[in-house]
Amino acid sequence: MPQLKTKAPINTRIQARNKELILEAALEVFSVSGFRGATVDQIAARADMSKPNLLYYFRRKEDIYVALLEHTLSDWLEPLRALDPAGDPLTELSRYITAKMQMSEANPMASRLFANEILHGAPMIEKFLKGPLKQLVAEKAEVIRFWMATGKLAHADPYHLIFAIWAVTQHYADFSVQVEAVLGRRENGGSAQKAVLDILLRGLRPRQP
Amino acid sequence: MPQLKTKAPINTRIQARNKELILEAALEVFSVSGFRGATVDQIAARADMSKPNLLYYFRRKEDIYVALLEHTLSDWLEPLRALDPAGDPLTELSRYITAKMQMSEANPMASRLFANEILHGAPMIEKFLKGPLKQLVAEKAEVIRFWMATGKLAHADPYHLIFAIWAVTQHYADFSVQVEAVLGRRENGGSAQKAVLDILLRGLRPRQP
DNA sequence: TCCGCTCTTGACCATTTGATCAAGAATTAT
DNA sequence: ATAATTCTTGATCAAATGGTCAAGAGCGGA
Repeated sequence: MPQLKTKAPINTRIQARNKELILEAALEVFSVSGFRGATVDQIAARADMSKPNLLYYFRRKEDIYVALLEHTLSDWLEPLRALDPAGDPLTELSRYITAKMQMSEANPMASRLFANEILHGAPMIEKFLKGPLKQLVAEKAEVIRFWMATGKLAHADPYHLIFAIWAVTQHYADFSVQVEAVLGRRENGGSAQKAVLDILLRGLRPRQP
Repeated sequence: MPQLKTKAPINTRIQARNKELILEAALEVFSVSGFRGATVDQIAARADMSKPNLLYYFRRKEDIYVALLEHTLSDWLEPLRALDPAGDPLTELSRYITAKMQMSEANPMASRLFANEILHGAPMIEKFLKGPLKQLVAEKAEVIRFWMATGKLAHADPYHLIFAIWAVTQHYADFSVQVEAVLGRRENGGSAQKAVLDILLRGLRPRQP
Protein backbone atom coordinates (compact mmCIF):
# COMPACT_ATOMS: atom_id res chain seq x y z
CA MET A 1 0.00 0.00 0.00
CA PRO A 2 1.51 3.29 -1.08
CA GLN A 3 2.11 5.85 1.57
CA LEU A 4 -0.48 8.57 1.66
CA LYS A 5 1.26 11.82 0.95
CA THR A 6 -1.12 14.31 -0.53
CA LYS A 7 1.12 17.15 0.59
CA ALA A 8 4.44 18.14 2.08
CA PRO A 9 6.71 15.40 0.86
CA ILE A 10 9.58 15.04 3.26
CA ASN A 11 12.52 17.04 1.98
CA THR A 12 14.85 14.88 0.02
CA ARG A 13 18.52 15.72 -0.21
CA ILE A 14 18.00 17.21 -3.66
CA GLN A 15 15.12 19.31 -2.43
CA ALA A 16 17.10 20.69 0.50
CA ARG A 17 20.01 21.55 -1.74
CA ASN A 18 17.97 23.12 -4.50
CA LYS A 19 15.73 25.12 -2.19
CA GLU A 20 18.86 26.49 -0.58
CA LEU A 21 20.34 27.36 -3.95
CA ILE A 22 17.14 29.10 -4.95
CA LEU A 23 16.89 31.13 -1.77
CA GLU A 24 20.49 32.18 -2.10
CA ALA A 25 20.00 33.28 -5.68
CA ALA A 26 16.71 34.95 -4.86
CA LEU A 27 18.25 37.03 -2.09
CA GLU A 28 20.78 38.41 -4.52
CA VAL A 29 18.14 39.27 -7.07
CA PHE A 30 15.36 40.53 -4.80
CA SER A 31 17.73 42.67 -2.75
CA VAL A 32 18.90 44.43 -5.87
CA SER A 33 15.67 44.74 -7.80
CA GLY A 34 12.91 44.44 -5.25
CA PHE A 35 9.96 42.10 -5.58
CA ARG A 36 8.48 43.59 -8.72
CA GLY A 37 11.77 44.25 -10.40
CA ALA A 38 13.10 40.75 -9.94
CA THR A 39 12.19 38.14 -12.53
CA VAL A 40 11.89 34.41 -12.06
CA ASP A 41 14.24 33.95 -14.99
CA GLN A 42 16.95 35.95 -13.28
CA ILE A 43 16.65 33.91 -10.13
CA ALA A 44 16.62 30.65 -12.04
CA ALA A 45 19.70 31.69 -13.99
CA ARG A 46 21.59 32.56 -10.80
CA ALA A 47 20.59 29.24 -9.33
CA ASP A 48 21.77 27.40 -12.46
CA MET A 49 18.36 25.97 -13.05
CA SER A 50 15.58 26.12 -15.59
CA LYS A 51 12.60 28.28 -14.77
CA PRO A 52 10.12 25.40 -14.66
CA ASN A 53 12.44 23.54 -12.35
CA LEU A 54 12.60 26.47 -10.00
CA LEU A 55 8.83 26.66 -10.05
CA TYR A 56 8.73 23.01 -9.16
CA TYR A 57 10.21 23.91 -5.78
CA PHE A 58 8.38 27.20 -5.27
CA ARG A 59 5.04 27.33 -7.04
CA ARG A 60 4.92 31.11 -7.26
CA LYS A 61 7.44 33.90 -7.30
CA GLU A 62 5.80 35.27 -4.18
CA ASP A 63 6.46 32.01 -2.34
CA ILE A 64 10.20 32.45 -2.77
CA TYR A 65 9.99 36.01 -1.52
CA VAL A 66 7.98 35.11 1.55
CA ALA A 67 10.22 32.15 2.32
CA LEU A 68 13.24 34.47 2.14
CA LEU A 69 11.71 36.98 4.50
CA GLU A 70 10.68 34.33 7.01
CA HIS A 71 14.04 32.67 6.69
CA THR A 72 15.79 35.78 7.99
CA LEU A 73 13.23 37.59 10.14
CA SER A 74 14.16 35.61 13.18
CA ASP A 75 17.92 36.19 12.81
CA TRP A 76 17.21 39.84 12.43
CA LEU A 77 15.68 40.13 15.89
CA GLU A 78 18.26 38.07 17.69
CA PRO A 79 20.61 40.91 18.71
CA LEU A 80 17.76 42.92 20.21
CA ARG A 81 16.47 39.85 22.00
CA ALA A 82 19.89 39.45 23.53
CA LEU A 83 19.71 42.79 25.39
CA ASP A 84 20.22 41.64 28.95
CA PRO A 85 18.38 43.60 31.67
CA ALA A 86 20.91 42.35 34.20
CA GLY A 87 23.91 43.56 32.23
CA ASP A 88 25.57 46.94 32.29
CA PRO A 89 23.40 49.29 30.19
CA LEU A 90 26.14 50.92 28.15
CA THR A 91 27.84 47.60 27.57
CA GLU A 92 24.59 46.01 26.47
CA LEU A 93 23.67 48.83 24.10
CA SER A 94 27.18 48.89 22.79
CA ARG A 95 27.02 45.19 22.07
CA TYR A 96 23.67 45.61 20.36
CA ILE A 97 24.85 48.41 18.11
CA THR A 98 28.03 46.58 17.26
CA ALA A 99 26.10 43.45 16.39
CA LYS A 100 23.77 45.41 14.12
CA MET A 101 26.67 47.15 12.41
CA GLN A 102 28.32 43.80 11.79
CA MET A 103 25.13 42.35 10.38
CA SER A 104 24.85 45.32 8.05
CA GLU A 105 28.34 44.71 6.83
CA ALA A 106 28.16 40.93 6.66
CA ASN A 107 24.77 40.66 5.03
CA PRO A 108 23.74 43.92 3.39
CA MET A 109 21.48 42.05 0.99
CA ALA A 110 19.19 40.88 3.76
CA SER A 111 19.06 44.42 5.10
CA ARG A 112 18.09 45.77 1.70
CA LEU A 113 15.49 43.08 1.26
CA PHE A 114 13.75 44.24 4.43
CA ALA A 115 14.19 47.89 3.63
CA ASN A 116 12.53 47.34 0.29
CA GLU A 117 9.66 45.43 1.81
CA ILE A 118 9.00 48.08 4.44
CA LEU A 119 9.47 50.94 2.02
CA HIS A 120 6.73 49.42 -0.11
CA GLY A 121 4.33 49.21 2.77
CA ALA A 122 5.36 45.83 4.17
CA PRO A 123 2.50 43.96 2.48
CA MET A 124 3.97 40.58 3.37
CA ILE A 125 5.17 41.18 6.92
CA GLU A 126 2.57 43.52 8.35
CA LYS A 127 1.52 40.81 10.81
CA PHE A 128 5.08 40.36 11.93
CA LEU A 129 5.59 44.08 12.51
CA LYS A 130 2.41 44.51 14.51
CA GLY A 131 2.85 41.27 16.39
CA PRO A 132 6.22 39.81 17.38
CA LEU A 133 8.23 42.91 16.56
CA LYS A 134 5.98 45.33 18.44
CA GLN A 135 5.90 42.95 21.36
CA LEU A 136 9.67 42.56 21.53
CA VAL A 137 10.33 46.27 21.20
CA ALA A 138 7.83 47.03 23.95
CA GLU A 139 9.64 44.60 26.19
CA LYS A 140 13.08 46.01 25.48
CA ALA A 141 11.87 49.59 25.73
CA GLU A 142 10.76 48.68 29.22
CA VAL A 143 14.24 47.39 30.02
CA ILE A 144 15.78 50.63 28.80
CA ARG A 145 13.28 52.67 30.77
CA PHE A 146 14.22 50.67 33.83
CA TRP A 147 17.91 51.40 33.30
CA MET A 148 17.12 55.07 33.04
CA ALA A 149 14.90 55.06 36.09
CA THR A 150 17.65 53.52 38.17
CA GLY A 151 20.10 56.15 37.04
CA LYS A 152 22.35 53.84 35.07
CA LEU A 153 21.54 55.59 31.83
CA ALA A 154 20.67 59.16 30.90
CA HIS A 155 17.04 59.78 30.05
CA ALA A 156 15.75 59.50 26.49
CA ASP A 157 12.70 58.07 24.80
CA PRO A 158 13.43 54.33 24.59
CA TYR A 159 11.36 53.77 21.45
CA HIS A 160 13.01 56.55 19.53
CA LEU A 161 16.38 55.42 20.81
CA ILE A 162 15.75 52.00 19.32
CA PHE A 163 14.56 53.59 16.07
CA ALA A 164 17.72 55.66 15.95
CA ILE A 165 19.87 52.58 16.40
CA TRP A 166 18.03 50.75 13.66
CA ALA A 167 18.13 53.72 11.33
CA VAL A 168 21.83 54.41 11.68
CA THR A 169 23.07 50.85 11.61
CA GLN A 170 20.96 49.80 8.64
CA HIS A 171 21.82 52.99 6.81
CA TYR A 172 25.28 51.61 6.08
CA ALA A 173 23.79 48.60 4.29
CA ASP A 174 20.73 50.16 2.66
CA PHE A 175 22.39 53.37 1.51
CA SER A 176 25.85 51.99 0.94
CA VAL A 177 25.92 53.46 -2.54
CA GLN A 178 25.43 56.92 -1.11
CA VAL A 179 27.84 56.39 1.75
CA GLU A 180 30.52 55.19 -0.62
CA ALA A 181 29.88 58.01 -3.07
CA VAL A 182 30.21 60.64 -0.37
CA LEU A 183 33.23 59.08 1.28
CA GLY A 184 34.89 58.45 -2.07
CA ARG A 185 34.70 54.72 -1.48
CA ARG A 186 37.35 54.81 1.20
CA GLU A 187 37.05 51.91 3.62
CA ASN A 188 34.35 52.34 6.18
CA GLY A 189 34.33 49.06 8.05
CA GLY A 190 35.88 49.68 11.42
CA SER A 191 35.80 53.45 11.42
CA ALA A 192 32.07 53.58 10.80
CA GLN A 193 31.44 51.18 13.64
CA LYS A 194 33.46 53.20 16.09
CA ALA A 195 31.94 56.50 14.99
CA VAL A 196 28.40 55.18 15.25
CA LEU A 197 28.95 53.80 18.72
CA ASP A 198 30.33 57.13 19.76
CA ILE A 199 27.56 59.22 18.26
CA LEU A 200 24.73 57.11 19.59
CA LEU A 201 26.03 56.33 23.05
CA ARG A 202 28.00 59.32 24.24
CA GLY A 203 24.87 61.21 25.21
CA LEU A 204 23.55 58.30 27.21
CA ARG A 205 26.18 58.22 29.92
CA PRO A 206 24.47 59.02 33.21
CA ARG A 207 24.98 62.61 34.43
CA GLN A 208 26.45 61.99 37.87
CA PRO A 209 27.14 58.32 38.39
CA MET B 1 7.15 81.80 -42.95
CA PRO B 2 6.52 79.48 -40.01
CA GLN B 3 8.66 79.84 -36.93
CA LEU B 4 11.44 77.32 -36.71
CA LYS B 5 10.94 75.22 -33.61
CA THR B 6 12.47 71.84 -34.07
CA LYS B 7 12.57 71.26 -30.33
CA ALA B 8 11.52 72.58 -26.97
CA PRO B 9 8.33 74.42 -27.77
CA ILE B 10 7.80 77.04 -25.13
CA ASN B 11 5.62 75.65 -22.39
CA THR B 12 2.02 76.53 -23.00
CA ARG B 13 -0.36 76.91 -20.07
CA ILE B 14 -1.78 73.46 -20.77
CA GLN B 15 1.68 71.96 -20.85
CA ALA B 16 2.68 73.48 -17.56
CA ARG B 17 -0.51 72.30 -15.91
CA ASN B 18 -0.39 68.78 -17.29
CA LYS B 19 3.29 68.26 -16.60
CA GLU B 20 2.65 69.31 -13.04
CA LEU B 21 -0.31 66.93 -12.77
CA ILE B 22 1.79 64.11 -14.15
CA LEU B 23 4.71 64.72 -11.81
CA GLU B 24 2.36 64.87 -8.86
CA ALA B 25 0.69 61.60 -9.83
CA ALA B 26 4.03 60.00 -10.62
CA LEU B 27 5.45 60.84 -7.22
CA GLU B 28 2.57 59.05 -5.56
CA VAL B 29 2.97 55.99 -7.72
CA PHE B 30 6.77 55.76 -7.86
CA SER B 31 7.18 56.34 -4.14
CA VAL B 32 4.88 53.43 -3.40
CA SER B 33 5.93 50.97 -6.08
CA GLY B 34 9.39 52.00 -7.15
CA PHE B 35 10.45 52.51 -10.74
CA ARG B 36 9.90 48.97 -11.94
CA GLY B 37 6.73 48.42 -9.95
CA ALA B 38 5.02 51.55 -11.16
CA THR B 39 3.12 51.38 -14.44
CA VAL B 40 2.45 54.17 -16.88
CA ASP B 41 -1.23 53.29 -16.75
CA GLN B 42 -1.34 53.84 -12.99
CA ILE B 43 0.29 57.23 -13.32
CA ALA B 44 -1.99 58.22 -16.17
CA ALA B 45 -5.04 57.16 -14.19
CA ARG B 46 -3.97 59.22 -11.17
CA ALA B 47 -3.39 62.20 -13.42
CA ASP B 48 -6.82 61.76 -15.02
CA MET B 49 -5.32 61.34 -18.43
CA SER B 50 -5.04 58.71 -21.11
CA LYS B 51 -1.76 56.85 -21.40
CA PRO B 52 -0.91 58.18 -24.86
CA ASN B 53 -1.61 61.67 -23.65
CA LEU B 54 0.77 61.24 -20.75
CA LEU B 55 3.38 59.92 -23.17
CA TYR B 56 2.86 63.01 -25.24
CA TYR B 57 4.36 65.05 -22.40
CA PHE B 58 7.00 62.55 -21.31
CA ARG B 59 8.18 60.28 -24.10
CA ARG B 60 9.32 57.50 -21.81
CA LYS B 61 8.46 56.30 -18.33
CA GLU B 62 12.05 56.89 -17.36
CA ASP B 63 11.77 60.54 -18.35
CA ILE B 64 9.07 61.10 -15.76
CA TYR B 65 11.16 59.39 -13.13
CA VAL B 66 14.26 61.41 -13.88
CA ALA B 67 12.29 64.64 -14.01
CA LEU B 68 10.85 63.85 -10.59
CA LEU B 69 14.25 63.19 -9.09
CA GLU B 70 15.77 66.33 -10.54
CA HIS B 71 12.74 68.31 -9.51
CA THR B 72 13.38 67.55 -5.85
CA LEU B 73 17.12 66.92 -5.55
CA SER B 74 17.84 70.57 -5.06
CA ASP B 75 15.22 71.06 -2.36
CA TRP B 76 16.62 68.06 -0.60
CA LEU B 77 20.02 69.63 -0.10
CA GLU B 78 18.79 73.04 0.95
CA PRO B 79 18.74 72.47 4.72
CA LEU B 80 22.30 71.16 4.73
CA ARG B 81 23.42 74.06 2.56
CA ALA B 82 21.95 76.38 5.16
CA LEU B 83 24.36 75.21 7.88
CA ASP B 84 26.01 78.47 8.84
CA PRO B 85 29.67 78.31 9.92
CA ALA B 86 29.20 81.60 11.74
CA GLY B 87 26.24 80.41 13.76
CA ASP B 88 26.20 78.62 17.09
CA PRO B 89 27.03 74.96 16.36
CA LEU B 90 24.32 73.35 18.47
CA THR B 91 21.73 75.81 17.21
CA GLU B 92 22.74 75.20 13.63
CA LEU B 93 22.68 71.41 13.93
CA SER B 94 19.43 71.60 15.81
CA ARG B 95 17.90 73.64 13.01
CA TYR B 96 19.21 71.23 10.44
CA ILE B 97 17.80 68.18 12.19
CA THR B 98 14.47 69.88 12.77
CA ALA B 99 14.25 70.88 9.12
CA LYS B 100 14.97 67.34 8.00
CA MET B 101 12.38 65.92 10.39
CA GLN B 102 9.82 68.34 9.06
CA MET B 103 10.63 67.44 5.49
CA SER B 104 10.21 63.78 6.34
CA GLU B 105 6.80 64.48 7.79
CA ALA B 106 5.65 66.94 5.14
CA ASN B 107 6.82 65.01 2.12
CA PRO B 108 7.45 61.38 2.94
CA MET B 109 6.84 60.39 -0.66
CA ALA B 110 9.87 62.31 -1.89
CA SER B 111 11.95 60.69 0.82
CA ARG B 112 10.79 57.24 -0.23
CA LEU B 113 11.47 58.02 -3.86
CA PHE B 114 15.10 58.74 -3.06
CA ALA B 115 15.39 55.83 -0.69
CA ASN B 116 14.18 53.52 -3.42
CA GLU B 117 16.54 54.96 -5.96
CA ILE B 118 19.55 54.62 -3.69
CA LEU B 119 18.54 51.19 -2.44
CA HIS B 120 18.54 50.00 -6.03
CA GLY B 121 22.01 51.31 -6.65
CA ALA B 122 21.17 54.88 -7.64
CA PRO B 123 21.43 54.20 -11.39
CA MET B 124 19.95 57.60 -12.26
CA ILE B 125 21.65 59.84 -9.72
CA GLU B 126 25.10 58.35 -9.39
CA LYS B 127 26.59 61.50 -10.89
CA PHE B 128 24.73 63.65 -8.42
CA LEU B 129 25.93 61.59 -5.45
CA LYS B 130 29.57 61.60 -6.52
CA GLY B 131 29.48 65.22 -7.59
CA PRO B 132 27.39 67.92 -5.94
CA LEU B 133 26.44 65.85 -2.93
CA LYS B 134 29.95 64.68 -2.15
CA GLN B 135 31.19 68.22 -2.63
CA LEU B 136 28.61 69.77 -0.32
CA VAL B 137 29.11 67.17 2.39
CA ALA B 138 32.85 67.65 2.27
CA GLU B 139 32.35 71.37 2.74
CA LYS B 140 29.97 71.00 5.65
CA ALA B 141 32.06 68.28 7.27
CA GLU B 142 34.84 70.84 7.28
CA VAL B 143 32.59 73.33 9.04
CA ILE B 144 31.73 70.76 11.69
CA ARG B 145 35.38 69.86 12.10
CA PHE B 146 36.13 73.52 12.60
CA TRP B 147 33.49 73.82 15.29
CA MET B 148 35.00 70.83 17.07
CA ALA B 149 38.52 72.14 16.75
CA THR B 150 37.54 75.43 18.37
CA GLY B 151 35.93 73.61 21.27
CA LYS B 152 32.39 74.63 20.49
CA LEU B 153 31.34 71.06 19.85
CA ALA B 154 32.44 67.71 21.26
CA HIS B 155 34.55 65.61 18.93
CA ALA B 156 33.00 63.08 16.57
CA ASP B 157 33.52 62.04 12.97
CA PRO B 158 31.74 64.74 10.95
CA TYR B 159 30.91 62.45 8.04
CA HIS B 160 29.38 59.80 10.19
CA LEU B 161 27.55 62.44 12.16
CA ILE B 162 25.94 63.66 8.96
CA PHE B 163 25.11 60.09 7.96
CA ALA B 164 23.51 59.54 11.36
CA ILE B 165 21.36 62.63 10.95
CA TRP B 166 20.26 61.56 7.50
CA ALA B 167 19.58 58.02 8.62
CA VAL B 168 17.51 58.92 11.64
CA THR B 169 15.49 61.72 10.12
CA GLN B 170 14.66 59.87 6.92
CA HIS B 171 13.84 56.72 8.85
CA TYR B 172 10.56 58.28 9.95
CA ALA B 173 9.48 58.74 6.35
CA ASP B 174 10.99 55.67 4.74
CA PHE B 175 10.10 53.20 7.47
CA SER B 176 6.91 54.86 8.63
CA VAL B 177 5.01 51.60 8.31
CA GLN B 178 7.35 49.98 10.79
CA VAL B 179 7.43 52.96 13.11
CA GLU B 180 3.66 53.09 13.21
CA ALA B 181 3.35 49.34 13.67
CA VAL B 182 5.72 49.36 16.63
CA LEU B 183 4.25 52.45 18.23
CA GLY B 184 0.70 51.23 17.64
CA ARG B 185 0.06 54.13 15.29
CA ARG B 186 0.04 56.65 18.11
CA GLU B 187 0.94 60.13 16.96
CA ASN B 188 4.63 60.67 16.49
CA GLY B 189 4.89 64.12 15.03
CA GLY B 190 6.24 66.36 17.73
CA SER B 191 7.45 63.72 20.12
CA ALA B 192 9.64 62.09 17.52
CA GLN B 193 11.19 65.40 16.62
CA LYS B 194 12.06 66.21 20.22
CA ALA B 195 13.38 62.74 20.92
CA VAL B 196 15.57 62.72 17.83
CA LEU B 197 17.08 66.11 18.60
CA ASP B 198 17.85 64.90 22.09
CA ILE B 199 19.40 61.60 21.05
CA LEU B 200 21.57 63.08 18.30
CA LEU B 201 22.71 66.25 19.97
CA ARG B 202 23.09 65.56 23.67
CA GLY B 203 26.44 63.88 23.19
CA LEU B 204 27.77 66.81 21.21
CA ARG B 205 27.75 69.46 23.88
CA PRO B 206 31.33 70.48 24.53
CA ARG B 207 32.89 68.95 27.64
CA GLN B 208 34.04 72.04 29.51
CA PRO B 209 32.85 75.18 27.77
C1' DT C 1 -13.83 83.02 -40.03
C1' DC C 2 -10.21 80.09 -41.11
C1' DC C 3 -5.76 77.97 -40.80
C1' DG C 4 -2.10 75.92 -38.36
C1' DC C 5 -0.56 74.12 -34.24
C1' DT C 6 -1.39 71.79 -29.89
C1' DC C 7 -3.69 68.41 -27.49
C1' DT C 8 -6.21 63.94 -26.85
C1' DT C 9 -7.31 59.18 -27.39
C1' DG C 10 -8.93 54.39 -29.14
C1' DA C 11 -6.75 50.83 -31.31
C1' DC C 12 -2.81 48.40 -31.83
C1' DC C 13 1.94 46.21 -31.42
C1' DA C 14 6.03 43.81 -29.55
C1' DT C 15 8.14 42.31 -25.60
C1' DT C 16 8.41 40.68 -21.08
C1' DT C 17 7.10 37.68 -17.71
C1' DG C 18 4.65 34.58 -14.38
C1' DA C 19 2.95 30.29 -14.80
C1' DT C 20 1.53 25.52 -16.96
C1' DC C 21 2.09 21.06 -19.17
C1' DA C 22 3.53 16.94 -20.99
C1' DA C 23 7.20 14.10 -21.67
C1' DG C 24 11.53 12.39 -20.66
C1' DA C 25 15.74 11.66 -17.32
C1' DA C 26 17.38 10.52 -12.82
C1' DT C 27 16.83 8.54 -8.38
C1' DT C 28 15.02 5.50 -4.88
C1' DA C 29 12.78 1.59 -2.83
C1' DT C 30 11.71 -3.22 -3.08
C1' DA D 1 16.13 -5.43 -12.15
C1' DT D 2 12.20 -2.80 -12.26
C1' DA D 3 8.52 -0.15 -10.90
C1' DA D 4 7.34 4.05 -8.54
C1' DT D 5 8.57 8.37 -7.45
C1' DT D 6 11.08 12.48 -7.90
C1' DC D 7 13.33 15.70 -10.73
C1' DT D 8 14.13 18.44 -15.05
C1' DT D 9 13.08 21.12 -19.09
C1' DG D 10 11.54 22.73 -23.99
C1' DA D 11 7.52 24.48 -25.64
C1' DT D 12 3.78 27.20 -24.87
C1' DC D 13 0.12 30.36 -22.94
C1' DA D 14 -2.21 34.41 -21.24
C1' DA D 15 -1.78 38.68 -19.10
C1' DA D 16 0.59 42.86 -18.31
C1' DT D 17 2.96 46.59 -20.00
C1' DG D 18 5.90 50.20 -22.45
C1' DG D 19 5.38 52.44 -26.36
C1' DT D 20 3.39 53.81 -31.32
C1' DC D 21 0.13 55.66 -34.69
C1' DA D 22 -3.26 57.87 -37.10
C1' DA D 23 -7.15 60.47 -36.78
C1' DG D 24 -9.90 63.68 -34.68
C1' DA D 25 -10.94 67.58 -31.19
C1' DG D 26 -9.65 71.96 -29.34
C1' DC D 27 -7.29 76.37 -29.28
C1' DG D 28 -5.13 80.76 -30.76
C1' DG D 29 -3.54 84.14 -33.99
C1' DA D 30 -4.42 86.41 -38.60
